[in-house]
Amino acid sequence: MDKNISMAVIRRLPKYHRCLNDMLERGIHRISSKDLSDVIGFSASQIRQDFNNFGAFGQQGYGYNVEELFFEISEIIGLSKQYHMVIIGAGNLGGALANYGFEKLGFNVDAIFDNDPEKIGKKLGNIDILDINILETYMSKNPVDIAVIATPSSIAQNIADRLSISMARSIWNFAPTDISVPDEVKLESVHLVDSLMTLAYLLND
Amino acid sequence: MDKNISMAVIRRLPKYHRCLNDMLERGIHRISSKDLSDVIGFSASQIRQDFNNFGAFGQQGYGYNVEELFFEISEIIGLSKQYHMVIIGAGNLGGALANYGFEKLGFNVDAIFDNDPEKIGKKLGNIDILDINILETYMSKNPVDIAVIATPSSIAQNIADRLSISMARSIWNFAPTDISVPDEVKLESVHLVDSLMTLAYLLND
DNA sequence: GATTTCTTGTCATAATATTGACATAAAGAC
DNA sequence: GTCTTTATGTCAATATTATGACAAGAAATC
Repeated sequence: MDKNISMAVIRRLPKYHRCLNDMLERGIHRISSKDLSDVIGFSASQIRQDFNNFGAFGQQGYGYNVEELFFEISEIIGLSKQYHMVIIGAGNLGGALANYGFEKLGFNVDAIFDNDPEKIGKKLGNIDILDINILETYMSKNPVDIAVIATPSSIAQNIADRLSISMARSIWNFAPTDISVPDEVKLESVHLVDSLMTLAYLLND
Repeated sequence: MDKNISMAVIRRLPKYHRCLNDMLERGIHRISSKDLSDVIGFSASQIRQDFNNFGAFGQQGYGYNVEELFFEISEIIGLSKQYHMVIIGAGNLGGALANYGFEKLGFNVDAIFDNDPEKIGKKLGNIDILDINILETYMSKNPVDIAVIATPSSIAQNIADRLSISMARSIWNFAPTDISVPDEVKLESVHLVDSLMTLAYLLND
């Protein structure tokens, strides 16, 4: 791949996926960029341009076939593959993420790591909680596509460093701090506090 | 307020807040846009332009006073106020959000609502779980600045409608679906699946 | 206190992203 | 089968966002 698509486009892909999935469930087989625009809120022109970054999936006079388009978008995002995830931190958030149901989309949580002796050896849902001390050992034996950081801020960078050295392919960071990783490790952060602050701003303007 | 600041700027404010907070904790009292740029990753020019949307907080030849700038950014975001929150959905995610610690920033979780008789009447942390049936009654007696939707997708829109009718000022949506609300209700969604899909895309390009 | 260095606030320029326009081709109507 | 309608893919135009440049003011140096 690596067609140098802008992040603005990439971040719209999941919304297309979600919207097309809804249409499939409602039995809609055909959609024009205009009708999709009304539902999704992007302009018809933008929708056509977004899709055309990846190929010509539509047909003049007809529009797009929903099944086909959904398949293509899924492929583009990479949802035809299976991913191995581990979660670092068996607290409230780690637990919530472990049981979220991401495996339905091909993201499988293989293990959770924590440093609390009370938790190690137990399970969260049906996933084992392992000792954080064996993180490196685990990773030398098991491939990890996505490592989720759900720890306190104070140790997030240290964990990120250990994950990077152990060849995690990517990090999904939920700690409310900015971490840095080598170029070859992909990083995506979810800053809940940032989102909440944005809402606070909007409440006051 | 309502100075028509672009969302691009608004979404950077929390990161400034986070970064300045770190500096305060490390005893840094003075910062130039250049040095802040090195830490935060935005260009110095952008930083100066961002701040100047709200006033002239710096001084030529000196830079910015960290305490003062942190105070101003906090004010702009609206963090000098207290906010009343309720959470709808006492599942894993609702529980994690209830115990996240947002009250340190002035966001107080007053109640959690659920429809599960097993949960109603119990507590999550020290917050009461109330019957979703009394949502409207509760809201007629208690102001709600931010209502958090942490329910399954299937009922998210219905809950959003009830919250809107009951005059919730804003909705923080965690359900993996797009909900619509009246103009006067502010909406901020956190789509975890979108974030995860973005990471999947990055892993494959 | 004069001189040099630093750094802001702001404006001009450049880069990105979005929207509008339209030629072209397929679908649908008759 | 012809004509009208629909709707794509693409390019040009517009709008938005980010960067670069610099005059002017304050701090630091000597």
